[in-house]
Amino acid sequence: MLNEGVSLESSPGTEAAPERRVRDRGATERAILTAAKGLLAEEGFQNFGINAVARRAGCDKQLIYRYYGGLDGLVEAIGADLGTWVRDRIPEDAGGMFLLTYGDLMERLALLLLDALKNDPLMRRILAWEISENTEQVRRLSEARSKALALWLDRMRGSLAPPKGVDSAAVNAVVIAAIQHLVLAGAAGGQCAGLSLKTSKDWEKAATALKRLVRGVYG
Amino acid sequence: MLNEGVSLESSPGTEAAPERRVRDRGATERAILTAAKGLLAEEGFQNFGINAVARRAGCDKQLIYRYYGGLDGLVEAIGADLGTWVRDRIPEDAGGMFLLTYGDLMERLALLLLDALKNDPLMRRILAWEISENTEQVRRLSEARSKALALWLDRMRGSLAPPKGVDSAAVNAVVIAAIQHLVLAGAAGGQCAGLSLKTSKDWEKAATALKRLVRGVYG
DNA sequence: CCCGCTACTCACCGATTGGTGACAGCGGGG
DNA sequence: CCCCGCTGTCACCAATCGGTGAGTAGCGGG
Repeated sequence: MLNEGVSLESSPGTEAAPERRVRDRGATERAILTAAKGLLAEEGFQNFGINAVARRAGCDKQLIYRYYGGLDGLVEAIGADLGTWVRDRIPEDAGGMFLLTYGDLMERLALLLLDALKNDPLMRRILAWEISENTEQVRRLSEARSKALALWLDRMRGSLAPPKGVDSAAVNAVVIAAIQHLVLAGAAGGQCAGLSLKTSKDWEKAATALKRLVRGVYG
Repeated sequence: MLNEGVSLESSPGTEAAPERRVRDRGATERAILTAAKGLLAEEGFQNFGINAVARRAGCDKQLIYRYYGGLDGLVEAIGADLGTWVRDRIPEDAGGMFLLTYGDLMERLALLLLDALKNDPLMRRILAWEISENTEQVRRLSEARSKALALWLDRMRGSLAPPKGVDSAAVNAVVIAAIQHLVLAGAAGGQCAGLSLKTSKDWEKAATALKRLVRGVYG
């Protein structure tokens, strides 16, 4: 069924040349990494394997072994690539933050994180992967992800100190847990605990509830 | 390597008889269902398949097709079996609830749910499955699970009305999302958003934060 | 006692998986 | 010039997957 990609064009010079692969290792490596990220983002970790990545990248799986040392190395490369996540999502309006209270800040961060995750299928898949498996593979990826998240939160927070008397680390973790689960459940099944998560109106309700919870603690 | 289970004991009467299978359809069906639940709870949905279940149940996979109509039917049977979840976890001390405020109640429910999920690997795996896949299979299972959860919450709530002015459905969904994600992340990686979730002390911190959030909204 | 129904097992199928060794083709340095 | 190394392709491996058809073994009713 897919023999057209292997034919050695017996009638050369025509317009529909089979796109002879140029010998460019860098480009191939990039193609593999892009294919891997796209595959993971679109299909999830379930069918994420050497064969599938090679098929999507349009090259032989042998090259994945050669260039990345197998799936593990490729996953690690994805993790390393996650470092750009922080850079890409800093709104740069940190100047308007200096008069916020900690409650204002956390509310803002919660909503920003909610939106960021809603629009980032790759991050969602990695998040789901973390929760479903505990192999060395996913553990390293998870570390890269959480490091990126922590860095992002840190950059966004600036120098604002949390209020005393509350375990803000724990509270924030719980809030982040809620956000992550809402996004995952919404993307997967369109609802969570009876709350529909499909339309933007649904998400507004969830966001409002989230704000209420944050405000209830931080004022 | 596992030929000892098929040998037709040439020296009968000895104590180590190879456990000749009795012809009992009901018992076999039960064995299959138990094997399926145990396998899902212990190994997760990743390696959950016909062959694995049959291997664990100690019977031929053909019987799974015959008795349950394949994996789908078996999964559905697991879902049906989830109805007992509610019955098994109602503490029956509902009598002491009549003087609680809605905030007291939700705090209590949150902590109970947290504990219940922490000690129920099967429910956790199903939860993770829901989030990672969206096939018909998992959708039905998910429905059974959420129905059981909703019923449980309903039974526990009793006739206490939520306060006006807040979208309690949305708030509760967010709280439940947080609980579920905390438990999943804790079971999988031992932490969530930088908060360690290993020792009981860790979990106390998370529970306290959870209480704070609920109290902040419901007073 | 035997026969038939039913519970059960085995052998096989094609497809796909992760993984490896051998080979082809181009290009640059001796 | 030729040869070596690098890039890319192909063929093959054992293992496992879900799925099916045919056959065996035991129990109960005639």
